[in-house]
Amino acid sequence: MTQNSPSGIQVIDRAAALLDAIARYPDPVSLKILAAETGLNVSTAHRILASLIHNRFVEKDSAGHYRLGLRLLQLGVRLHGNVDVRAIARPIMEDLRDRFGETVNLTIREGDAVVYIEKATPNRMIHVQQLIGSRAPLHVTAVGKLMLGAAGEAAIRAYAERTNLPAYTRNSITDLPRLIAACAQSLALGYALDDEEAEMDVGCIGVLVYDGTGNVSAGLSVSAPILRRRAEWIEDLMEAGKRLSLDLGYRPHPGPSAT
Amino acid sequence: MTQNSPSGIQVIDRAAALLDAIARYPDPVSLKILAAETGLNVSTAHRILASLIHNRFVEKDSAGHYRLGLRLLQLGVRLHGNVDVRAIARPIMEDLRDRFGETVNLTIREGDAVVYIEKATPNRMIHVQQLIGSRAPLHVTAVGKLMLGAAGEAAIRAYAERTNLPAYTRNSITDLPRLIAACAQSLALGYALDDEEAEMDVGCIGVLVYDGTGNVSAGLSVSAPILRRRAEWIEDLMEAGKRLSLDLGYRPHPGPSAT
DNA sequence: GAATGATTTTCGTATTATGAAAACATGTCT
DNA sequence: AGACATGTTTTCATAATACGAAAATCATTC
Repeated sequence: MTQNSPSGIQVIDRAAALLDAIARYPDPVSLKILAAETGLNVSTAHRILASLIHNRFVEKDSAGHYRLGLRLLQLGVRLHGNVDVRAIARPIMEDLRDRFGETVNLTIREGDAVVYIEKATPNRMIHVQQLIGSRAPLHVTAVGKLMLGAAGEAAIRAYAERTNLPAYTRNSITDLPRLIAACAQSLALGYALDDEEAEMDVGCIGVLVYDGTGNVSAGLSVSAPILRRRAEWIEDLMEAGKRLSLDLGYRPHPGPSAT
Repeated sequence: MTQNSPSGIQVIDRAAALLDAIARYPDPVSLKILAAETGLNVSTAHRILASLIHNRFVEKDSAGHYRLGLRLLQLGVRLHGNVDVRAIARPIMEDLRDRFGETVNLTIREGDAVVYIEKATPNRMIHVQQLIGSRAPLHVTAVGKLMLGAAGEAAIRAYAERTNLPAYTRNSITDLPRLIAACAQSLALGYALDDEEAEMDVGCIGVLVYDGTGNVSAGLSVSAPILRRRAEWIEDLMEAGKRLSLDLGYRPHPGPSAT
């Protein structure tokens, strides 16, 4: 069913579909299944997979089943721009995680969603798990609302238009005026809450991270079971956000030049 | 000059070459450069890049320059098999890092090299940096020598045949009998040293990690400036290696069945 | 040991990617 | 400003390329 719109080059679309299909399974997958899953002819799938193997995007185990290859890891960790943020954020995130004993996430905006690009999880039995690379709509996350707020009212309207503000829980904001107000208020306060808006039982606190050019470059957030979340964290989190922004070259006041 | 041998599908080879080219640059790159770098016609490069963008393997920034896309991260972190090891190893590695105050690496074997798949770096100004996804030949690394030892003498001979045991520093072992002896001894001791064999000034201690089926699944190592390396770490490291193996389902004695 | 089911290879064909060149941006210099 | 230079994007006729049906090979089951 993964019928993506064509992009100009058939093989690349097909190769991408195959990679996705492989990624969907927790264990190595057979050619048969992959061909069925992607709707490709087996011989075509086989040929493309052979090429992907040659390029180390895919590996074949001893049983002849396919799994993702190390090249993806190699390339994945080199994401430009983000690689810096991730590396710099890591220690700060670990510090927060130890302080709160909860999951700390780093996210960036991509289109109408936030994408999780790094996380620090505590050593507790129960904690919020966010898969790196997974996505969530802007209007149901703390960081997302801040990003919307920073983008301005017109952008929020456009976003609402495009997405129709679907509800994820009964707490999700699905009403444009309320969303605009919430985003503006969050931005003004410097932090945002997510009160079980994306998932029941989970609450977040988020802040924005700015880069050297003064643009929003990422979001930093804590996710915890709602009953364990503490308002005291807000201060620490805002502090960490500022710290991280400074580390990325952000200058608080648009200082009057000098080289 | 990155002239890879053809794999059966031209476009995929070319797309891979483009991704590599992008990854080589720390900042977003222009089409011109990418075309030159890969030897592709600009219009071809442009078309392939457009397709890669459509599939989110590549992004274009506001200046029209290309950088790697988030899909790579998404897929990269889902590497099957390794994902478990990485996740389980993370806390153990962080513990070791805090204990030693040095970089701790997790590696797996791929062909004739070890690949770094996870690391924990200390908060010190000077520490050993290993890029995730980067590679090093087996015979100049601690973990690599253990893996060779575990593979047996015949495999070491074959490895030597294939690679010719190139020297990386004046301490590298480039002589087959010595390598065989070193590997066997390391395996017997349960740990291996790398005394500035891969890079001057850097010393490592490595141990192996076994999975549930009793196979070598990864290697765990500390890398430090040679002057700071301590023999006392060996014990802790071996301990951690055993712990991690157990966590992965390894059973010390090949217990006599029972389901 | 035949039969079933999956993987791999082959090969003629038409679809698909190709790249030269032309249009379009963008920035630079006088 | 205007015109040049440089880089990007689109077009389009062409042939090289990827395609997939079917045959051959391999593995597994009954």
